[in-house]
Amino acid sequence: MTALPAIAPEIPAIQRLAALAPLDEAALDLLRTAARQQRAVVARREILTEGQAIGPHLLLLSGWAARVRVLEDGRRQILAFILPGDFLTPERDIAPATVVAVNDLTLAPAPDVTNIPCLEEAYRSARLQEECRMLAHITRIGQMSAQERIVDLLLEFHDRMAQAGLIRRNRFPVPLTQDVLADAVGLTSIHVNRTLMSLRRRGDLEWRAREMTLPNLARLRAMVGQENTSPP
Amino acid sequence: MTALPAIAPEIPAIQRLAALAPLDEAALDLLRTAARQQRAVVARREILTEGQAIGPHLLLLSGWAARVRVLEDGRRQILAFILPGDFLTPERDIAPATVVAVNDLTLAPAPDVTNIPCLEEAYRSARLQEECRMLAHITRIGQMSAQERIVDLLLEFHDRMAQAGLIRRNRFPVPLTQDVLADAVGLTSIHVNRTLMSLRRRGDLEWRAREMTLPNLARLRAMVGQENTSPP
DNA sequence: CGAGGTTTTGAGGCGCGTCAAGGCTGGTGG
DNA sequence: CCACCAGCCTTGACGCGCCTCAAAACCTCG
Repeated sequence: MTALPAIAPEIPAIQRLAALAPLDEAALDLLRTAARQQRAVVARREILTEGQAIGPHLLLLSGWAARVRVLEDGRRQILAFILPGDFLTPERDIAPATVVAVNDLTLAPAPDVTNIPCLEEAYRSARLQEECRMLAHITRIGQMSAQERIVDLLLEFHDRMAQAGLIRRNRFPVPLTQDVLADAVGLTSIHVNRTLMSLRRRGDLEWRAREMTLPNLARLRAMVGQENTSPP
Repeated sequence: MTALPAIAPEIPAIQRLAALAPLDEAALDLLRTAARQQRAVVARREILTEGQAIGPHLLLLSGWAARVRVLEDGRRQILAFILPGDFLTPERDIAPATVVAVNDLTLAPAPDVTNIPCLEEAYRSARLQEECRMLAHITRIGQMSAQERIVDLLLEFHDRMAQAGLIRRNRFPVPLTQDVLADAVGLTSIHVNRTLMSLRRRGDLEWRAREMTLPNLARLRAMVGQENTSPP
């Protein structure tokens, strides 16, 4: 539990970056200024296209996006979810995957880090976390059962939303359809639905109107081998 | 087809890096000097351990290694294979996954890139390729059937070995057991075996004594939607 | 209040996992 | 040089988890 600033509650994306590295006022000002230049994108809009050149770096302020690859026959794999405080753009010239808006979202230009060491550290830390999540995702899809995959991913959502300060009275936004969730964990949406219903019936999950509650975090963590893990 | 140097055939790891960015003599000399300081590691030895600090950066000269995560109950996921010319160590302080030697291998210290732009470019390119392969791996495990997963991964091996100049008369080393292959693609070794036997019986695969031949590359590529793709 | 997308549920089938048992191969020691 | 052994490969029988197809109920927003 970190105390929130008393007067101006921080923008979630900024709060998340501040959780990665202590940010001084100069860095915070840069971020707040960038946030004022925000741009809106509607749900399902393609933001980056695989194989195309990447422009200036973008930071996700609100809403969710997803990194996606689509096979020729229409099968679709979601490689990663992008949440507030994450970068939309990878560190390269050509996009290795498409990025689409999951719901309506807002973007800001990522402030340049030159001469702002603490901001550079936050960026670096964000990139490292992202890579770590990809490893977790491979393990999830490769080794876990349907129920484990889903619980493990929902726990990741919970911990990431906590980092951005987006959990209120144990509830947090999860603006996904079951279809999208299915393409992330490599299952059909039908089987995802059955698994979710089973979790609901045993009281481990509430999820309505794009808001989620996990009433028994400890039990869910135990189900996926995160015995006494607290959010990193 | 690039012509090989007439006199001194290049070390595979160096040839692979040279394929990523044109290397000048200074860079090649640094690499050859590093290669002379090589260190041997026996099969199955753990080279890096998840959660532990990382020392100087290491380059794989010969043999194969694997990035691995192990769950509490013993399930094991291979996150990536490391082949000659790849880095063993990620760009971070703490190892996000364990690295083990798949077979006997040799390592060299990775030369420092400061003031060697072409070497820096090769390193950067290697890192980007590695990330791209992780995305491919997620898609493979998440969306493909057993046969597609295996064929897709074998094609990756083929193309990577080609880059290092390690294909002789259509044969190249694949020093894996079916067990290891199974943990990479998220199947049981029994089902991997059945799938391999089926590929063999229809003449699409030869694999004996840790050496592999793919007699009909075009057909295999078509099976996984790489219609007219040549190795990048 | 209608329409399209999403969720939910059922019935049936298949792909891959599990359990079990031999066969093969390469390395080791006598 | 051969016998042995451990690890690896191969195959069969059977079961389960997840997929497919189908249809109805439920939202949500125009």
